[in-house]
Amino acid sequence: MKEIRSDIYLGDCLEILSDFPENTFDLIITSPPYADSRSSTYGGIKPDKYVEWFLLRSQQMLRVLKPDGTFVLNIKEKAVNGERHTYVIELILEMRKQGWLWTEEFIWHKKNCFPGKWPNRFRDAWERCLQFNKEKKFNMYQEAVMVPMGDWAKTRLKRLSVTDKIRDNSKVGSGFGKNVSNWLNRDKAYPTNVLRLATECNNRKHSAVFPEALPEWFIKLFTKEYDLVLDPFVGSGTTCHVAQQMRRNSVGIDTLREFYDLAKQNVTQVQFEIFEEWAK
Amino acid sequence: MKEIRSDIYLGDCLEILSDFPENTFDLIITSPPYADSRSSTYGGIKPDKYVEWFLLRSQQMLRVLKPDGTFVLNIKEKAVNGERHTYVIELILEMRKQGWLWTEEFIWHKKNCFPGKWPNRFRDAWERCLQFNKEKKFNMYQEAVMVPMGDWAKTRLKRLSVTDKIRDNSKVGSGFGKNVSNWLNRDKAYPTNVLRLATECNNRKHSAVFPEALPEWFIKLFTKEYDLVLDPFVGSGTTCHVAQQMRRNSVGIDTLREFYDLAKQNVTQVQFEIFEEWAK
DNA sequence: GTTCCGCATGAATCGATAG
DNA sequence: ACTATCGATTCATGCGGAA
Repeated sequence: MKEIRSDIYLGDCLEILSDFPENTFDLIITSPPYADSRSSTYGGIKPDKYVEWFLLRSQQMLRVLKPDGTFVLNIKEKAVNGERHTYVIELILEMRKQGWLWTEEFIWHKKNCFPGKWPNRFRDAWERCLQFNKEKKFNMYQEAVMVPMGDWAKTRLKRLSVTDKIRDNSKVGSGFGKNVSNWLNRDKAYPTNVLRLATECNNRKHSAVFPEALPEWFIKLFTKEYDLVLDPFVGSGTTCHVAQQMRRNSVGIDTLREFYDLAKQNVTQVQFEIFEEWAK
Repeated sequence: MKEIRSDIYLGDCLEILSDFPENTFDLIITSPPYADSRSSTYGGIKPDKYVEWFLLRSQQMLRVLKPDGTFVLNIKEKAVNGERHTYVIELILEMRKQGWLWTEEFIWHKKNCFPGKWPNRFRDAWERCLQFNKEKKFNMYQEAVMVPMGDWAKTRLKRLSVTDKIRDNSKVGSGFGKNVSNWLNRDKAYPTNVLRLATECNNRKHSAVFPEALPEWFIKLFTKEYDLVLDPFVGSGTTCHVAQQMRRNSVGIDTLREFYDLAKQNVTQVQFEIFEEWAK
């Protein structure tokens, strides 16, 4: 039986990551401190300084990510002075200059967004999950995150429509049998780039929102078992906790001692012991 | 009794708008031809030329928009060479330099997005609805888009299929969709900045780029009756059609004669019917 | 008059092939 | 090398006709 390692570091990821060799991680997923938010804990990075601050760290992430790995950045700009601040979209442009490929932007549609009312805007119910890659070819395990299919298959598959026959006849070779047969026993469809976290809705018994659902979905999608996941702003350790449950090795970094302690608490004792061995 | 006017112009909005005085419109809402899409009809603008092309026109829009008016831009970047193209986020930055305030970004979550499967990405199920303003203070009628509770909700709920009830996990948030079950115990709810709508792809006569519910929602939110709405890329006339039904005056512009004819047809007819009904 | 079901069709994207 | 065209893939929706 293989070991699952979960390693929590205390410190700035800028420095911690410099000790890691290049091409180490299969997935980097993180929700960094947003500009000027959590200022009481992180000391607050001013929105205007955010891009500069982040680029130093994304440089290291680019180095330690495997060529076929993926970086998922969960982030949302805050409203400053009545406007949405531009540091996030500036960051995308700068990261591309740094060498990242901006492959996709997923939307996390938040189930329970913060309540409130403002004269000039509504509640903010979504966040960006920006997907960056080093190369055009990267590991993606789409089948791992398939969702239940809609009604159409049940009716459509009873009898092929004319359209289906025509479209299928246009294919080269063996007629329409091949593709339709793919549908015959399929009850699942591929998801979209909007995360409703609908996969959890299959279990209607649990209506509670799991904050772990976000890293869980991306870990499923971009890694396989025993791969190595990094969260450079791990906070209370959610990413490592989820990674461990999914049998992925993980590294979590945070600058705050209280988060460091909390994260180590949240990982199992076994993990901790493994970490001790590894530290030697 | 007031008159509702809907004027359709044939031509490039860059030139047509130059004949309008400044501070004319209460709301500009449009879905311009996306880069390289609909090239067969619009000729297509190359992604790399898109920002430059659009800025000339947004300059005019800035001029003709009232100081307390709003500009809603429905747009989405396409995938080019395995990456999301950056012309949209570049456009945001450039429009701010032009004098626009980037107030908010709404998400249109498309329930029925285009099917397909690719090795490196999922189906694209969302588009941006970027809100720009000239001034920090602008007209916003939040109560107009609150979701009322009434018989309509009950009948709507009754018509839901079992599958819909199970699968549709949409929030109260959007104010759209079928999640009326959440409304049962409340009178009204404020929406969020995520709109969950289906595209209307099956209308043979005119394939509108966005469903009527989209401009309808923003027209409700940012204008009152008898205000003046502009759509500089009006296409088949959806915006003017909706505006008219909601008793807003409107101006629609498009470069294509077939759209011009189609829009005049749609708008005129509705205008007449509305008038007759209203006259009673 | 409901409900059900067949049906066409989308702001799509990628990879291969052709010019 | 670089662009243009084409085939393959895939799923939710509402209309219209049928039950």
